Amino acid sequence: MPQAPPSNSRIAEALDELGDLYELDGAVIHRVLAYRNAATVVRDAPVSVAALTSAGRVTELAGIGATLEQKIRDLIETGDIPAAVKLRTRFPAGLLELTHLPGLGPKRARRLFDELGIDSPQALREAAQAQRLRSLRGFGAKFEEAMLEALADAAPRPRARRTTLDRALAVGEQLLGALRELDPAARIELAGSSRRRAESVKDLDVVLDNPELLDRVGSLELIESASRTSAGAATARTHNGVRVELRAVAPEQFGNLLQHLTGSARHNAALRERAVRAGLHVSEYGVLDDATQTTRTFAGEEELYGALGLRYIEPELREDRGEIEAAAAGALPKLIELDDIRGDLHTHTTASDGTTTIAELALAARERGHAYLAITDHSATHGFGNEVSPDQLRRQIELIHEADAEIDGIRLLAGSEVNVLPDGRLDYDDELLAALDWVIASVHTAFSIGSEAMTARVLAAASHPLVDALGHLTGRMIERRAPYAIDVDAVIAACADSGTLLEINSSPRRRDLNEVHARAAAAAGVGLLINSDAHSPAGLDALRYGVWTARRAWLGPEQVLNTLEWPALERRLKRHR
DNA sequence: GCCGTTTTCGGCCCGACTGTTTTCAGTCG
Repeated sequence: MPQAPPSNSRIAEALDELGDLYELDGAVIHRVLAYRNAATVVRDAPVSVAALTSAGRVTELAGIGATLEQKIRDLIETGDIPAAVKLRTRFPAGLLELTHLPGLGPKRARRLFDELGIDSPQALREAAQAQRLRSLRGFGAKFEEAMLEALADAAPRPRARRTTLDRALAVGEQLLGALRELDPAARIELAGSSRRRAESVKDLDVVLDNPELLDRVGSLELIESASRTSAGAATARTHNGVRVELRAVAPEQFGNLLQHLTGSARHNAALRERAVRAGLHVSEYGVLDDATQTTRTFAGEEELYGALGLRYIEPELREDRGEIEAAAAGALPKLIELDDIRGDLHTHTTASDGTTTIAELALAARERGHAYLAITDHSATHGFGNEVSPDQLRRQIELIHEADAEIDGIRLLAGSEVNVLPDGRLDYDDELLAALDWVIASVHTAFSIGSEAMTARVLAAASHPLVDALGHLTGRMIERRAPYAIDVDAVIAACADSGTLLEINSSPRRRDLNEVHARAAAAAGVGLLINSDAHSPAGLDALRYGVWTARRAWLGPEQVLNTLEWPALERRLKRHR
């Protein structure tokens, strides 16, 4: 029986596992890294890798050659990779798990397995408690302690939870403001994943050019504790538990350190590999030239990238997804900016679960420069007790039109965020939907119906002539809830076909579509939207998170349709075509 | 295992830290 083709994330998982197995088997590290690299490339691919493989084109992806093509083909056709099946008989799953403990890598895990028979976290705990690890050459009491600590940490929560970007930035922007008050002349920048505007961050990285500030961080109101870790570094913790790493550097070297700490690790590795081919060695301290044996430093990142023969690369693009090649060819995209957005097409009022009235929200949107605003309260079966019945919606449409007539300077659109029922039907009948200016359809209930049913459900909504767009397609909540099972590729294809738009929901908890799906949708020719999903006036400001997701998806303003004025956008809707 | 302004072999980013070591391997970011 033909199986559904494996998703990109499933293929990536299999390649990661095989890399781990080869590593335990003692393969040369570069072979292992090739598998890990391939896993990331597959995970980030903007198209279905299974489909690409079937079409014989998978080796077009950088890092996938003939061998990996065959392994992916095996996975698609048989559901597994023969090499992995074989290695699994030699290395138990518990051993693989051990290599993921902090402080324990494949080399030492393998020795524990070979010499002490340790093949699971439980066996490691018992051996550490019995102080049997120190009998091995190169292992000592400190290592036993470290392992017990790592095991204790790992047990209650499988992995340390990361902080969503909004929570990290709330602290980061406040911290930068406080530091700038201490020294208005200093250069102070965020680096790391928060500067790349990633979905979540582990900690905050701050780069500054005044080392004296490192000693004064502890005196700031939002800091719980701080300590100097070296001449040029300090670490701190905020009262709400965000870790901050601060680094100070001379102004003439600021660009080097900022670039280094902004990352990502993959971007930096790819950048350095490319530089080596030109006889240049890049580190956080400078660029060493083989030919002259001199190290050049740079005050700014622009000059640093320039010295490597590259255009400046925006932080959001620095994920090794082709940006270095594009920068070398002068082919980087012009990315969308917050100011490009002309209107917001997904918001809530007190008619459903919002906290604000139509008029308040309209004025707040006008203040933010929006030319139009769709009020899209939840429909009749939202299921949380704050839904809008058909009669209430008829009244709501009148209220929105009245407010539109009263308030100048912004166009108010009568809309709805219509629930997609488990069988694909919508909450309101077509006559009522046709009375609305704007309809966005979303799934809010029955997440666990399985990929096939969920895909059919959403495809039914996408094909409805009165559904203008689909909201938060995968239902994921960052760091809290995995996306429900759904064939995103199939939905993208259907939207490209029907002219249904796809939303990038800007709520910092959602950012759904994510950047990989958004890039795939744009590549398929689907029109995208960036909406706030605001439930209050302040919620309108969430748009920047959606814009950052769009930038990480390489999108320009022309691919995001709410950069258009409403009349131009309205003409693009499928119901008017 | 991949890849080529080193094209079919011989390389493959850079540095800090840790614990156990007398010079370094392993791990991490």
